[in-house]
This record gives sequence, C-alpha cells and structure tokens, in this order.
Amino acid sequence: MTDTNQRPDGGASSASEHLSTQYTPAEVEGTLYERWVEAGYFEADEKSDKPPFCIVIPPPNVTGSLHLGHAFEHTIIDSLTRRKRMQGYETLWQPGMDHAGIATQNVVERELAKEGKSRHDLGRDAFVERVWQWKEESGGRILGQMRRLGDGVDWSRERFTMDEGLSEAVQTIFKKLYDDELIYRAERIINWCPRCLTAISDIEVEYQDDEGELVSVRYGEGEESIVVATTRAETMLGDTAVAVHPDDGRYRHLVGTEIELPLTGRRIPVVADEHVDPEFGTGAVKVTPAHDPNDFEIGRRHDLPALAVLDERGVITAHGPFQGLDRFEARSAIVAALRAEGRIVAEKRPYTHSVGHCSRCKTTIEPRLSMQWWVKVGPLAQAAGDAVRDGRVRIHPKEMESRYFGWVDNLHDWCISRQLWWGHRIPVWYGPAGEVVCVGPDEEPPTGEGWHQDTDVLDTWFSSGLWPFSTLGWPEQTAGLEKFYPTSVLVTGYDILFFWVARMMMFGLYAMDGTPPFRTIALHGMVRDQFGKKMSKSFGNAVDPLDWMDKYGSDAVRFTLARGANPGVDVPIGEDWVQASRNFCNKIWNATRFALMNGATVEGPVPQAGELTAADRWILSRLNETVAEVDALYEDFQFAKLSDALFHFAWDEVFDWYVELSKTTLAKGGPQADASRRVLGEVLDVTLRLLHPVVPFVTEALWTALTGSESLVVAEWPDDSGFRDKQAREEIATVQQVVTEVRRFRAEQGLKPGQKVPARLGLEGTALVAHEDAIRQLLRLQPAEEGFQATASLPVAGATVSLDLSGAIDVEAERKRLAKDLAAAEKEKSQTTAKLGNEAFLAKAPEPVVEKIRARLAAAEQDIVRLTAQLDSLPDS
RNA sequence: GGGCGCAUAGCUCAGCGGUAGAGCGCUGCUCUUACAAAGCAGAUGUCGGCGGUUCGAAUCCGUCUGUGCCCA
Repeated sequence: MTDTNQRPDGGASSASEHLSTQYTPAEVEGTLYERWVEAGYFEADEKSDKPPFCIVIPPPNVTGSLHLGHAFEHTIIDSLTRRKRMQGYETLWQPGMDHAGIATQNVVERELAKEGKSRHDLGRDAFVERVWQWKEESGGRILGQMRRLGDGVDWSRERFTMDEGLSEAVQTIFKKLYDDELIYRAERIINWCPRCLTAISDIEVEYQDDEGELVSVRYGEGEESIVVATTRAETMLGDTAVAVHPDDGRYRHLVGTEIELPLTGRRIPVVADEHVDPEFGTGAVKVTPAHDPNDFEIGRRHDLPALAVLDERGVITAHGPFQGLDRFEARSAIVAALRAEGRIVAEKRPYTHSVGHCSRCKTTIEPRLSMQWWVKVGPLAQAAGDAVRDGRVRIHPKEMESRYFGWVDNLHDWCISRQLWWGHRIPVWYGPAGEVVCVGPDEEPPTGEGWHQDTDVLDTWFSSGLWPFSTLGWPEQTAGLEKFYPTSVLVTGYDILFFWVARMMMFGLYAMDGTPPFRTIALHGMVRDQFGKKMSKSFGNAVDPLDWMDKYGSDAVRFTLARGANPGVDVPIGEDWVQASRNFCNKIWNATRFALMNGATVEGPVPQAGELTAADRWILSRLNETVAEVDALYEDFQFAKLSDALFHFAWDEVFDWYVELSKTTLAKGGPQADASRRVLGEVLDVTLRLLHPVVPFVTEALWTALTGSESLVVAEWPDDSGFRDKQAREEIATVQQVVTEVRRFRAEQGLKPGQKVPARLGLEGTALVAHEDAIRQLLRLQPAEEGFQATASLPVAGATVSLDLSGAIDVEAERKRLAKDLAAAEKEKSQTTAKLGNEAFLAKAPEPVVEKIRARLAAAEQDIVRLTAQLDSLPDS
C-alpha cells in the first residue's frame, strides 16, 4: 500500500519514498477519476474565450453495458479530447444514451412475461411508466463503467434521447419536415418483424444465407399451364398473377389470359413485365403483391389486387384448410397439398438462399404491406453527400468515402414509424372527418369527439440523428450551440456509417441551415479477438473489458486498444497484449521512481547545451523529435503509430539507454549531475504529458509526484522546441554500437551478465573518450591492473576493447561469431558490388541512392578486413 | 450477382519503389542496488502463385487462388 498514490500533491522529494516497486492500478484509478470530476476539469464552459473542441458520444444504448467496442471508441475519443484540453481548447465531450426503442421494450416485456403479463395487460401509459422505472433502476449501467475507463465527459451535460428537451427537438424537426413535405404517410411493403411486431427499416435487416427449399409448381392446366419456382410456397394463397418477360416466346400465347391458381380455385391473369428475368428458373414468376416488395411493384404496374394472407404474427389468415397455421408450418402443408395434386414438378432441397432477419431478434423478416410514415430522403441525402463531396466534411480514412457515397446516393425513403410504445410518439392527430394534423411542440393538439393521436412511435435513429445539436439545446438558440456547433470530430465505427452518421448528416444540414454536424468523421474498426475473429457471445470469445481493467488496470486496456488502432481497420486484442501494456505502465512507473530517487527535477530552466553531456543533448533532441512526430500522428488519427512511437521512445531510448547512461553522470556528482537531473526531470515530464491522453491514470500519479503540480489533466501539451543535435546523436549511436558489440561477445563467451571483467579501452582519437566511464559501467568492465593480459581484443567503431578473460577464451564460439559477421559482410559486398557494376543503375538511380550503396560497400569492405584479421589472430584449435 | 478490402516471422499486424520491421511467443544466460510485470544476448521470412513495368518491386500494373466485409 502506498499513500503517495492517494496523495500526489506531496512534494517531489518525499514522493519517491512512497512509490512501491510495482504499479498497482487499483490504488490509483478510482480516486483520481473522482478527483478529476470534482475539480470540474471535464466541464465545458460555453462562455469561454478559448477555441472550442467538441465531440458527441455515439450514444450507447440504455440497455447496454460496456463492451470492448465501447472501450475502444472511448479510448480514442478520450485521448483526442484530453490532448485538445491540454492544448488550451475549451473541450466538450458530450455524454448520453439513446432509448433504444425495440431493445428496451423487449427487455421490459421479458420482465413482464416473468410476471405472466403482457404490455397489453398494463395498457400503454402504465407500460411506458414501467419502462421509465426500469431505466431509473437498471438502465445506463454503462455510465458507471465509463468512469472506470477514465472517460473525461462533462457529466453535468448528460442527455437521454427521451428527455424533455430532446423530445421537443424530435417533435420540432418532425413538424418542419412534415410541413416541407419531406415526411409522408403511405402504404408500402415494409420489413416486418413478426416477433417484435413492428416495422423496421431496410438497414435493420440482416441478410444471411439460409437453407430453404425451391419448389417448382405447375399453375393452370394442360396447354394453359405455367411452371413457377418459389421458396415461399405459403404465399401462393395470396398470388394475384403470374408474370413472364414480354419477349419470352414460350409464354407469349398466355399473356393476357387467366390460369387457375391451385388449391384456391381462383383464376389469375398472366401478365408481361420487363423485370422478370427469363433466364432464371422457368422464366415465370408467381406474383404476391402483399408479401413481396418486387411483386408489389409488379402489382402496381399491372393494377393487380394485393391480397394479404398472413397476419402480423406470420399466421395464415386466408380461409381454408391452412388458416391458423404459422407461415413455416403452412409452407410444408401447402407443398404437401400441391404434391398430392401432382402439381410439384421439381423440388430442390436444401436450397441455399439469402434471407432477411431482424437485426434485433434474428427472426425471419416478413415483407408486409402496411401504412407507415416515411422520410423522403432525396434532397436530404443529396445535401449529405455534397457536404462530403465539396470537402466541408472530411471522412477519415478517405477510402471510406466511397462507401458513404455508395449508400447516400442510392438511398430509399426511410420508414420511420414503429409499432411500439416506447419512443417518441408520432405527433399527428386524425380527426373524425379524415383530418390529419401534425402538431408542433408549442401547439395544442386538437381535442374533441373522434380525434386521436397516431399510435406509432418513431425509429430510434430518428432521434439519435439529431444528437449533435439536440444535446446542445436545439431547438432553443443556446450559448452551447453557438459555442460548440458544429462539433469538431465524430468518432465512430464504420459499421454505423449508414445507421447513424448519414442520418446526422441529413438532419444536421437540414435543421442547422446547411451547417454540417461535424467537420471530420473519424471511423474506426471493430474489436476482434487475438486471432482476428469477430467477438460474439455464441462463439464464446467475447471479453468483458471490466475483467481486464480489474486485472491489469484501465490504462493497460486503453493502451492496448490505442496501440491497435489503425484508422478504419479492425483491431484484434488478446489478454497477452493487455498484460504487455500493463508491463509498460509498470516500466514507466519504475523509471519515474528511479528518477525521483535520484533527484530528478523540473525546477528552473533546462541548462544550455554547452552545460550538458552528449547523452543529455541526444535525449533532448530525440524528445523534441518525438513531440513533433506524436503531434503529426494525432492530427491524422494514427493512434497505433503514435502509441508505438511513444512506447519505443520511452522504453528503448529513455529507459534502456538514457537512464542507464545518466547513472554514471549522476554518480559522479557536480554541476554535470545537476544538469542531468534537470534533463531527466524534463524528459519524464514531457514524456508523461505525451502519454497522458492514452494512459491518464499512471501518468497522472507519476507526474504529480514528479512536479508537485495539481494535475496533468490541465497541464500544457508540450511543444517541439526545435532543439536537435545531430552530433550528439551520432556520438551516442557509437557508444551503443560499442556496448552492444561487446555485450554480444560476452554473451557468446558464456560470461555471466554481472561478471566483472578487467579491460583496457583503446578509445583515443574517437568521440568515445568522454564515455569511458559509462561504457565500463554498462559492460561491467574493471580497470586493467597489474598482470593484465588481453585474451581478446575487439576492434569496433574505430576503438579497441581488450578483455582479460583470465585464461583461454572459447575459440570456437568466437570463430563462429566472427564467421557469421564475415559472411554477412561478404554478402553485403557482393550485393553492393553488383549494383555498382550495373551501368543502368549508375546512370538512372538518383545520386543519393548511389552514394548510399557506395558507403555500404566501403563499410562492408572495412568489416571484411577487420573480421578476417580477427579470425586470423585466433589460435588454431 | 455487384462493390470494397486483405494475403509479410509461430500468432496479430506495420511498412507501400532503393539494406525485410514491431508486439506477443520461442531459445539461452542473469534476482547487476528503478523495474524478474525486468535485464542482456539469440533464432525465425523464395513479403500468396504467375506474368508485366522499372536500373531496381513486399511496395506500381495485370491475372489467378484463398479470405473477409458491405450491398442486392
């Protein structure tokens, strides 16, 4: 247990004593988050002079709980807003939920079912009351889970699509669209879910290949018969024609005649229609206008009656022996009956074909003729497409644009009415004399004998389409709208580009006088398991992110997700990777702990270059390059790359090399040690700032300990100072080369890592002279004393390292090592020689490339000379 | 059926015209006083097949195969 975790306001000097040797996320995360909220860091001020930065949350479903997809999306959004906040923007991350009409109603109906009741037993008002009650008690679990993740949302502005204000927005835009004749009521074939008992829109239908049957049935008798093929025999009871292609010679003589429809005794016409494919099956199709969208169109063209034979639950209503049968039972029964009459000429079973299912409950969709409300999307979709086409809205990554256009430019009218009770009720009243009145939010609905309101509610997407401005107070002209609309970025999955993004574009442009709801749409992929498989409950590979957060900390989950986030690409995640991220957090923890124990400081200015060691100058140079790199990557939503850049900079450069090199300087003391303490403080300070948006908790705990400042949440985002030092960089690279080379020798000679070895360093004439102490420290090399005998001499980077291994070295190991290097050098030589011997290459390749090859050849030749000499000097074995 | 994408180390992925990279995993040696949730060293790839463009192709073009997604 460490109390510093709870007390980051403690002074830097005392802090180090309290940091435990391992990072324990659970001790830090909860308290830090609550403090951030209490401090009001996440609250947006619309009266601020700062430039605005606003992101609306893709509203999670009120019935939902946090899954990895949310965690992924929220990590991205939170990182973007945290960085912008640090950069001095007035940031608003707008939280809230949608009411999820069908899903929520299903949940509450299931609850009722346990009590043996249906919603009809309660009646509409009591049922809606019951849903609200459920929402208060069990809904919105996800909001608490968002806190665990560290989401910096403005909780004071939380919104729900069924709130009064948002409901007013819905009514307002409905009325406006109605008055503009962009909403209308019409009888059409819609996608009907016989289980949810409501219409759903085209995009709420999921198609999948199912095994069914294809039966060919002979209609009519003798010369006047036609064979039609169908997968839906049960609908034949509602057939009102047979259609053939007008140019099809086989049936020309029958067009205009009537034939007998089996089992019914009815006679139906044979019609000619261009849309019949003469190549498919027999070239003749049965026409059921009430139960198939294509047939409905044929029916319209030929003025055929639409005869409904199924009710809302998919049960046969047609009089006769099949009445009361479910659609699937009816199918078998009807096929059997047809077979008994000798009318089945062919059967194909199983016959795999594409079948639509309800995206909510997976029930097979039943196309159904019914009266519904529609949005006429033509002009709205046109505007939504144009906003992207003319660059006012940028879709990132750009490749996703074609998908957007493909959809928006081929949009069918949108069915918005749902036969549910939970949702925004359609604000239309019908009068006794057939009047239809659409009522705005500030108007009184008509009263009196015979007036009644439409019983349907609106599609949930209708209200979530208003989200970017309804949450800011629209239709009121609020200061929030003024400040934060249009929002800056929309971060969401490519899977709801159609469901949600396009709706917001249409409504935003329409309601806000042509101003799109966001400037940039940043699309991310889907979270998958560690083998790239889609996560699903039924497959058993779904993971609860809360489990991982408990086990490894929220930062670890966040970092793993960020590190996998390539724009628009699916992100696989596995527990091993979360563990690796946790290890990284622990590494940062311990490196900072080391720094604090060694007096790293952020006090005063960073000393001038002249007062710094080469290692100091090198790491400051790299630090600034990293700031610039991370900034550029943030602007491009390249989370995977920026996380990786930070990971490698922190671990491979700061922790593995700079910290190790600084140990020698710090041990010596004096002004140079003071300077290095300041540089160490600076490097950690800036690195923690850079990491904070992605891993907010561990960085906050460490940064407050390091700096004694209030909070990293409101600290300034670092700028690239422009400092670069190429010379220091080369110098340190040489040190690394020597150290690595000798380490390799040691390892292959079987020396224990900690074993001290006497050595003589020949560094004269190289930049390494200044680094002798560090090199000795890193390589565990002792001074050469009396009786020193060099048993091995390693030439590297212009210097020589001679070691006394007190006795014979392992000649075979050394020969193997040198031979391997020599082979590599010779391969390099032959490759580069071949290139340089190619006239065409010399003539056409750009000069820098040729130069590079020449340099490689020269280096290879030097290596060969050196390695050959070393090999020759080895004693024979 | 139409469209889009992807095939690179055992796994998951970067790289997208000039010496094949990362993380995890794997093999050795180490509890070296920030960290064994670590350190150091090491092994591993005809960059899906075939053709073409180019001085040069994992990278550009064509084609085939496999695979995933979206739409109908």
